[in-house]
Amino acid sequence: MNIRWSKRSAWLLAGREGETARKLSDRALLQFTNKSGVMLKVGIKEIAARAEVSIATVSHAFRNPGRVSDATRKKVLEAAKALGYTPNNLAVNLRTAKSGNIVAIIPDVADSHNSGVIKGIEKIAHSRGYSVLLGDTQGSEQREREFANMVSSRQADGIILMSHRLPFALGKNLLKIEDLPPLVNGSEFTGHEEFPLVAIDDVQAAMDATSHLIDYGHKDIAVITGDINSTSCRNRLAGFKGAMARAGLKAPERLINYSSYSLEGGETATRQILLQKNRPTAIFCFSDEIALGCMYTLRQSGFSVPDDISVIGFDNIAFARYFAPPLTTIAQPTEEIGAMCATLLLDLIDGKKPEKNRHILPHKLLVRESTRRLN
Amino acid sequence: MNIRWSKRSAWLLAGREGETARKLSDRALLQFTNKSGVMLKVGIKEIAARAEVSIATVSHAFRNPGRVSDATRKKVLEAAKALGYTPNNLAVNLRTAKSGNIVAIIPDVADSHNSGVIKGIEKIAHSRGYSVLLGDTQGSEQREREFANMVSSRQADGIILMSHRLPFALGKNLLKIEDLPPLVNGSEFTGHEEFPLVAIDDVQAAMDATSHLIDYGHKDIAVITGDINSTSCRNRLAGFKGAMARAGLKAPERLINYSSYSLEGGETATRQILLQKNRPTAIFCFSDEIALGCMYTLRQSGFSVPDDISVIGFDNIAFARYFAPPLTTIAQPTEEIGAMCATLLLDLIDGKKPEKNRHILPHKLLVRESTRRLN
DNA sequence: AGGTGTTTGTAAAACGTTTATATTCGCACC
DNA sequence: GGTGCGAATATAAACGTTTTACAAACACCT
Repeated sequence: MNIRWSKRSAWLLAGREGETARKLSDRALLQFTNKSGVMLKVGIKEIAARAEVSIATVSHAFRNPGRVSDATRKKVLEAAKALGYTPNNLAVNLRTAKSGNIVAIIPDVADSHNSGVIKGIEKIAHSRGYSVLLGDTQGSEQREREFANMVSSRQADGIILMSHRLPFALGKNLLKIEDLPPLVNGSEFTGHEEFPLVAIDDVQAAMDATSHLIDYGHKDIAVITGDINSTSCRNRLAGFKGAMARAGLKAPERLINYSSYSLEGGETATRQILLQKNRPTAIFCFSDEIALGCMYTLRQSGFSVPDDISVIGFDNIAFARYFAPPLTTIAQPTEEIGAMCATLLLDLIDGKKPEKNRHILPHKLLVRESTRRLN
Repeated sequence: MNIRWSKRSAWLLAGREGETARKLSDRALLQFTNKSGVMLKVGIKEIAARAEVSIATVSHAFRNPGRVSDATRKKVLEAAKALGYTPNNLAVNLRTAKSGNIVAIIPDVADSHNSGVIKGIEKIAHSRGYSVLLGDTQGSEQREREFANMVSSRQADGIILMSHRLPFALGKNLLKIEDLPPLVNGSEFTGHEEFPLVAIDDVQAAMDATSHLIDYGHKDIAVITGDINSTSCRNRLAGFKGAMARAGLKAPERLINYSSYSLEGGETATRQILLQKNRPTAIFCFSDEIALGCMYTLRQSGFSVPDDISVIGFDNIAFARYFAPPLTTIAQPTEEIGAMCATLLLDLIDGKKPEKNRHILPHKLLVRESTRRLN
């Protein structure tokens, strides 16, 4: 212990000794400098001074107990508490080259399904000490890129990508996973097998939905898709066509309505459908939001669901069972998808590579009252 | 220019000269070290070497053009591009003591109204170069605290708080705004006037909703509240009572059902209402989700909306107009609330104090088909 | 006493920037 | 041919931590 330390510590104590315990603890809660001249900023250095140890010891006491005797550890902890220390994570992050953030790149937070996924992501991330940066892209590729850049610029340690395209260019000679940022693909698939993927089996799910309608005696089945560029949508379409073919039914192009995963999408697509002369007896909507827009339009046009036309949705958003009629739909394990994405990503960041990359979670057909058996 | 620089630069170039332009630009897109022995990490230092200037000059070239001649600036930029430089924001953040993040503390991302607000926040934040950290609290006060701590630990520069309680203790002697973290209150009000507040006039809005029902001839009006601890809810309740009183109507406690802003809340509360012998002719739901749960239960129990019972909601979530029947509700400028919160917060962070703290945004009664005139 | 570990602690060098201050340079001015 | 000045650039000190390498202290054997 050299004189410098002692002096400092004395000065520091002197600056505070007049204060009551209450005041100190108030300060402890708020780490914002005030202009009163009393230096509020407390870092590892100030603690070291007060505890009369070196800053290395202070750091160890926090990060590496066991490297330090119980006695000094206690001293340090007390000093820290008295001074109301909060570590400066900016510094920690720089030093350890970890931001403690992951970025979730999604097309739209306000979408019911997406926000459920996000919720799952956030839960796991938080439980493992990470924070979630919101990357709402509104479908813009440029924004996807911008958010992905956060890992280049070290603001995030990894990416959960709910999009069908990679947010960075990939050179042919750079396909080794070590060269790539930690990324996991949620619900959508970029086509790059080297990244873990969490999704449901959209093809099978769409087949299940379609088969349900077929079982119910429907032959003329229309479809309202989401964004046709997305893999989820393409897969669902493939599943639909597959199921129709297997049943020996036609799935003519005129019954396939290309739309978007939204209420408005469902609304306008349904209008199109009703304009045609041969009306389908059932409509398979690729999302519950579409289904709601669809049922609304049907109702507006004087059709009853399911008496005149059956409607089946996809996702099982929280609202689905409250609709009038309650919506038959394919349930996705929404929150679990998010949770699993986060788990895989954080493992990846920790250097743990999953033994398999393709994680297909179970879906489930929920038959409610928007579909009816034809007689 | 001393020898050290020249040497370094020579070495660096030597290490790269064999590569094609294509390879280099691939690298430029991905900043992740590979193990091949070639040093990929490129910082300000490497640029300085290649451009044969000092690191200070490089920094100025980016951050402070004008401090540097056009010629050298160009040199630096070229070197940066060739090397595929991305600034390490961890370092920038530490040095400048800014994280570039704001944290949005909200009870639940998956709630339709909240996710709309978030979307507004994100838009503004992004346009001003900030990122949004998601603070989903599930209503837990501890989590509110944890997220608020992100500004103490410098991971966030400010807080948007959608809660009625402050996430930190406030000493009596610390009420000066300079000592407090930048925070703006959205939709809810902590009672601390020193923080900007963005909300609608919940009292007036609830009065408008109630008056609408009264205009339609309803006298027995039940209410399903949200979380009664929240200020939005208390204000709406006050507005309801006020409107009833003004009309000379009774608002007995038995008609006030304390619930939560959720589908399930609406469902169970409505069940309670139907149990009573004197049924109300109208139900004022404090959120659209409640209203949907409510209408669902009414339908289940054989009541027709609005023929038997009128229902009015609150929020005007995207779904509201698609419900069956389309929901009469109070529209909130959801996204604008978020946008204004973000604007105020970022201004605050920039040291610009708003001239007024209380920002009341306009609401609007939207009469659709879930309410009916009594004859 | 001397040797050999094992704890416990410290000094100092990072991490990659920004920025205050210093230096250099060219040029105009008397 | 100084002198002074502005512009352009460089040096070096931060920012607040973690971590490596080393030293001191102590304990435990011979």
